[in-house]
Amino acid sequence: MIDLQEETYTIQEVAEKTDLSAHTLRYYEKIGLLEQITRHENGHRRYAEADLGWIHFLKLLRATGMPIQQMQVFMEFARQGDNTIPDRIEVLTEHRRELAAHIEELQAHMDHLDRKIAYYNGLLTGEITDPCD
Amino acid sequence: MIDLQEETYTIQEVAEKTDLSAHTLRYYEKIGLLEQITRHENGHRRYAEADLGWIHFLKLLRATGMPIQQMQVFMEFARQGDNTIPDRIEVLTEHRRELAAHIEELQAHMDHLDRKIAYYNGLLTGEITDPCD
DNA sequence: CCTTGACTTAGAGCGCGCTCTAAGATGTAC
DNA sequence: GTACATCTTAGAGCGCGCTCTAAGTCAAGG
Repeated sequence: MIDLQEETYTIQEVAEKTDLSAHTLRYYEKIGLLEQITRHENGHRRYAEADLGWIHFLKLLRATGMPIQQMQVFMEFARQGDNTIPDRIEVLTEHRRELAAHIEELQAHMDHLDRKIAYYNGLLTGEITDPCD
Repeated sequence: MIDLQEETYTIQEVAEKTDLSAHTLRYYEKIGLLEQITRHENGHRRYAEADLGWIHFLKLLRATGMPIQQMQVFMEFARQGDNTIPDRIEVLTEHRRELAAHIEELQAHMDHLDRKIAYYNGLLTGEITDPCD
């Protein structure tokens, strides 16, 4: 006989594990980023390991700047089953493209910022530096 | 006799040149990101080249994710004159540090995202791939 | 004159992503 | 049995960075 009873977690435990607030976890569920979390007899949420996996994935998407609307699209695909895998790849790939572009933009801006800092340092040391505007 | 009358621009011209809305230009002035722009006799703003320079600088700071509060601190230093240059360098240098950290974070997240995409592609082709959670 | 249009102001409103409140149910400890 | 903690819900509120509205001034053109 195997133990079919997988370990589950309360909302507070998940909050601590994921660094999201319990508020945010309920919010994500309400707006459809997580499907209905199974409930204990008393009505309290009991998160399974698989739920934690999805939550970490959602955190990744957020951390890379994906808007919640787009995440909702993705998770709707996920709920529709395996034949939406190409659609999901499409969403992620497009997002990856935008992320790469964003990073490049930031790097260019950082170069610009560096030139600004060099200019200000030049003012201090009396060197003649390009104001680079 | 030299022409002391530098060219100036209306708010709409500046909006077009900078890709900020006229609304935003007034807003930036109101919250102290731009000091009082000189006015034409009729009360209309007339932006000078120097103002454009500051606006481009503000755009750089925003584009690198500096919060407006911090920009206000910087511009307050700028108004106080040349002996605040070390303070300004400090603000910019700290911001640069955070920006560099942010870019590194994004890159790490992008690697993670790439592994996720590879995993989904593996599901399609039937290869066994690490779900990487 | 009167309309049109570009500007002015103070202040309200908005979209995003949470974040918090209020009121109530349940479970455990004393 | 009652205090306390932990959860539940629906829905209000918030901080950020704009964005827009309303009411008014002014100048040029027909």
